[in-house]
Amino acid sequence: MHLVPQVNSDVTIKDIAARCGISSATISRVLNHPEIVRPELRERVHAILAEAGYVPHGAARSLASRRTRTMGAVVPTVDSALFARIVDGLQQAIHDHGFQLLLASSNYSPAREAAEIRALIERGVDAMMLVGRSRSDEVYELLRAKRIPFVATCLFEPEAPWPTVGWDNQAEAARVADYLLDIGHRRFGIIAGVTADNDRAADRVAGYRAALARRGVGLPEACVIEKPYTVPEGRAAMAALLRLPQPPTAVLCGNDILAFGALQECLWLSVRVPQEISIAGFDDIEMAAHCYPGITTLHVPAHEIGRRAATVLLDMIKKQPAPEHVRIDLQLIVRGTTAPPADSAQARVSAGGETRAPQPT
Amino acid sequence: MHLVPQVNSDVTIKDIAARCGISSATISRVLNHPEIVRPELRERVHAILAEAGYVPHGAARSLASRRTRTMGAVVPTVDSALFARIVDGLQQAIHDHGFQLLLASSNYSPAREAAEIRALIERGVDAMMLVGRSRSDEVYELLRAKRIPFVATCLFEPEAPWPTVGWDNQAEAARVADYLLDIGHRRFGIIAGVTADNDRAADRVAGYRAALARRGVGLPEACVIEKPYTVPEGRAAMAALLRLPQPPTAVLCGNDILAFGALQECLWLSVRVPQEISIAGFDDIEMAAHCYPGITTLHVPAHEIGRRAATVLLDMIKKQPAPEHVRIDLQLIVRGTTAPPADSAQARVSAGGETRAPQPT
DNA sequence: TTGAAAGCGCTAACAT
DNA sequence: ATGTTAGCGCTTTCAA
Repeated sequence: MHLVPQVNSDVTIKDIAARCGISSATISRVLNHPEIVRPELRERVHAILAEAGYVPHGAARSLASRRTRTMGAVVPTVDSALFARIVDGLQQAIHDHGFQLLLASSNYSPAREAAEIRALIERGVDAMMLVGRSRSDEVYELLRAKRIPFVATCLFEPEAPWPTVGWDNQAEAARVADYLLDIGHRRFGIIAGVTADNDRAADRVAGYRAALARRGVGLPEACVIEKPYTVPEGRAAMAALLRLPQPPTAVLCGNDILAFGALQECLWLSVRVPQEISIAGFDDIEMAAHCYPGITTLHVPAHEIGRRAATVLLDMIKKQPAPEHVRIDLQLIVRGTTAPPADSAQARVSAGGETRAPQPT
Repeated sequence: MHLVPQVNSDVTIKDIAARCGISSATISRVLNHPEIVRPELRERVHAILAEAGYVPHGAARSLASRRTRTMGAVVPTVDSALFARIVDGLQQAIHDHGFQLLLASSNYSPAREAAEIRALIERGVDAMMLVGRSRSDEVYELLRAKRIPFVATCLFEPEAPWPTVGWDNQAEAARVADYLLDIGHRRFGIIAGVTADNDRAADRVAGYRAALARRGVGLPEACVIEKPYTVPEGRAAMAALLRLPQPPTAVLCGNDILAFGALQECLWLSVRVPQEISIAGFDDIEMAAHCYPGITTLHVPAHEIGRRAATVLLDMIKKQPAPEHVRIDLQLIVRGTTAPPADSAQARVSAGGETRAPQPT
């Protein structure tokens, strides 16, 4: 028979104390401040603890100590390579400091985010990581009143009264547009994420639009399509753009998932990328480098963001310094989905009103 | 100035009681058993509660009540379309019953899984969802001793002493292999997930192998490659298979991510899929349907699995019935990455020792 | 229907 | 270095 430590369901610190013939306060010390307990006693206690299969009672612990060594995170969705990696970075970093992570998702709904934040507060998290800036004053007030340190990520807003770790979505998006303008594109399409309640998505479109406007490049409203961040939605949006009488030569996407969907639609329709149409994404998720052709995009160091957020939060838990603002640098990664537009001769042909894009099946 | 409810950081049930001029026990009743409180009093208390911005203290609550209305889940990784969706299904289902979710990930390490399970128990989860069966006796013993209801998912094992919600990975994997055998393939490659500490990955390879063996189809060991579940690893594995003197005509993958990577490598190398090589995956993540060509795979209803797991756990919390076992049916989805192998004439040519696969860049 | 009071298991002063 | 003890904020008998 396999030997397993005897675990009785409800061993408390008191039981252990009794078995050791010492007071429960010392057991608590062994658990929380081992350095102040005489080494040999400490060893003996550890042995009994292990033998008895003692598991601390978290609720009792945090009720008494008023700390939980737990952090919370509320992300729009965990089913996203970007957020999954950010959370992973956060998780690892706080883990090294003895903190646990409580994860919740809002599904891009401010109401649900508020509910989750509230739930995390009830559960007593010592700090929390949020994404973006779109939330009600009530939420900020609650956070302030309960004195919960928090950081907003995927955002860089040095004037904000709370810390931010991220970048300027509008400015960065403009860089991508500028790049495509630089290589000669003049007819653009945008496949944006859903902008309602999503400041990052809204900022990105705003950045794309601003860059085009600065160069005097027009953008018919039919060329701007807003879609949830999924592959099939990206495909559908690209299909719609290709159906236009005068399709764009370059498509700016709200993120890499939409860009990937757009690219796949082109493959399905035998529209050559980048010869006939260029596609750019945002985030540089793993797939962007490995699909064929590779997607031109902005690299967001997701893991680093999680780690930096952790640092900021740990700092805030220790002391209450002025809100830190960490600017994360993004890098433009040019891959196979972008190239200069087809020559002007060809452009003239399609300008004749005839679409050169194959019809969707 | 914007009006926001006054939230004092530490309003307790006692403060509310004082403000209402009643005892704290009644406040507790309003919160937990509203039906036994006189309606008008109840209303008055609710008003004060809201006005004061009261937020219950979770730790105190669960210390006193010995329940947390919280469930835990430990998945290998959250950065996986499959697990993300399973968790989402679980989350939604338990949410409807007033439960919160505590999520942890093990990164496919049994040691880390054990630590996370322990942490969840410390935090007092009322039940938890796990994935697969590979864990030590100690963990099962701990779960038993602490009387934590749990369910193992992505697994169907009717004889197991704890509930399972899933399917037979070995049998299902064999179905895919059988399909490829049926359409004429005889030279196979396998790109498996890492089988150490991963029963699902191991069962899938075992299933592939068994199906081939049953039909007397040989499988050189060089044709079986084990890789972590990432796109670039899938690409690398496919590159290796294509470099073999006699490459397979069909490649069975451990999941869709590996299959996708394998497919992309073929695109990069201009190896035509399915004309020159067939590829099959497992899971049917969203991308499998939308990449080009679509990936032949087994559809795993991830959301349903999460929901069924929730049902089982909620049942177990209420009563302690015999372990339920829920069999989840998978469906074989045939898409563009599979087709009968090239004709025997061509097969003979490549059997001559010359590789027809382009060399990787 | 409501109140009084005894803990839930632990930590952290304060003593010694 | 260790023991004593008073809570932490809440739920839940038990009484009224």
